[in-house]
Amino acid sequence: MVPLENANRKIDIAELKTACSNCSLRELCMPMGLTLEELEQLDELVYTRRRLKRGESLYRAGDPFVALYPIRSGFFKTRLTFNDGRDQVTGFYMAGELLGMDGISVDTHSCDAVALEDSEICMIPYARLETLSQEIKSLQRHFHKVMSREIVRENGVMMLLGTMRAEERLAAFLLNVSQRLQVRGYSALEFHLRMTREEIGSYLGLKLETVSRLFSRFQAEGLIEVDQRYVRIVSIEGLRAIYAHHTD
Amino acid sequence: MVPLENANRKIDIAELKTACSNCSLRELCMPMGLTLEELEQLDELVYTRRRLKRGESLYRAGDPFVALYPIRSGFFKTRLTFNDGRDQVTGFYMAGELLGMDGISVDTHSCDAVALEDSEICMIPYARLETLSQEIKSLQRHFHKVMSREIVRENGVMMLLGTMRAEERLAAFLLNVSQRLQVRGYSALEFHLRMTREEIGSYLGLKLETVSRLFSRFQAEGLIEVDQRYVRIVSIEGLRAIYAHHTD
DNA sequence: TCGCTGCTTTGATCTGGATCAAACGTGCCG
DNA sequence: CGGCACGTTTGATCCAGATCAAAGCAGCGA
Repeated sequence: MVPLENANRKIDIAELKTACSNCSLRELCMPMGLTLEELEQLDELVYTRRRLKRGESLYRAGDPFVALYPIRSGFFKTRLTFNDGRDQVTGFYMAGELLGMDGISVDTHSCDAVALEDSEICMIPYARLETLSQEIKSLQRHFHKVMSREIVRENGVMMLLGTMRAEERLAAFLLNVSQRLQVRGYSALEFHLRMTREEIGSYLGLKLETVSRLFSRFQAEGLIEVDQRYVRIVSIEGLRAIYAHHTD
Repeated sequence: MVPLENANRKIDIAELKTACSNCSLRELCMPMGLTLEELEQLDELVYTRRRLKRGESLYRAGDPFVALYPIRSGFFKTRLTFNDGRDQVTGFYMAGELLGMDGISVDTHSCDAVALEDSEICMIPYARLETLSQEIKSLQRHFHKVMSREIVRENGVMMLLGTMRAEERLAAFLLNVSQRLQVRGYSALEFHLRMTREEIGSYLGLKLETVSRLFSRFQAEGLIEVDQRYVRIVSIEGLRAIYAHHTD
């Protein structure tokens, strides 16, 4: 570990007792509608936090699976690397979302999770989640919903990669980012992308040049304004039209 | 319901009491390592079976989610339909695999599940699965693994759709089918495909003509023998080479 | 301040797979 | 048995997006 990180971890230790019961993200990453008593039990569940610098991996393919990681702040990508070096970004994850569910199936992570900006995650030891969700039914239910949501999300990506055209993919991507930021209380219409053109392209099954050209074209058509990674959506209806009405 | 179907359902009713404890698929679709006592509890869980004719839907996007469906025999596809009619096959499922997990997230199914041949499924009411898996830890654990496996599978499909070439996709598909049949005790090297070229194409993000051409080419290259939907793998190493070694 | 280094934009050209088109099974139903 | 409905194969052509190439630009460390 680099010195700077150790410094950060000191702060962490000071905050170690900070708990789910007063975490502003609790509704996003873990169950809602718990009794106060249950919430206190939940606090026991999450006993560690960890900060990651941009570029650091939270886990890598092959790592033993021990825990799930709700993101407290920051931004991540997950990535699958093929034997010949080609890789595929399989998802982008923001605060309140849950990382690590790929590891449950065979007790080993099957992809990498990489921080795209300085981030902070909580750590939920899986064994304890299992135990606790046997006691708290709503925790179990919520966890199932989170896993199912991930399955549904991936279904959507398959649709995107399998049947949509390049411009539809980028429109879908921008609308998705916009919607998720809005849920978190940020502006739905202007934001700073955390990922490179190449990472967007990998996620969307396109080359970085194509992504760049599409950004330029969307701008020329008055749909968005782009300046590097800063994006302002000028016509959200326009994007929706491209995404949904692609039968022209 | 058509008359023929009613006839089938009569047989169903006669078999209603057939239980997990003596189902040959139990290790595949539901937890292993249960005590005898637990197995009996499991029997209570699955109280209905249903037969479907080829072409029938087990559930459709928008249907309320009530149960999960382990496949007892037969073959299914899941399909996502876009508003403009385009659709994407999101998965093929065979005996022992579990359908319906997409419904958990918002209590509504998000895709269609369609039988590709006459099939039979069990029905596990989700509410009872929840209750029972609070009592039987290994059931809970197994269920989590099944959901996670689905996430990992979809990750693989994203890789396939996002970064692989047409011939690599088809090789990957054939190897996957082969491997899954082998696990079930069927021949890994010759089998009858249950889906059309168009359905394969949809799953792989290709057009049916491309799939057909690839079958012909693989045959010409001595990798497989094809006769309509019958496939015999002549050189599994050859397929693996295409799948994995695509850096020629 | 300069000069890397890593990211992005834009242009020119190429190509894998889509699209269009036609013929050929195969099997089911009347 | 004939004919219609599907699915499949194969050929000819096209085009969206990839690839190749070269500049431009922002941030950072010396």
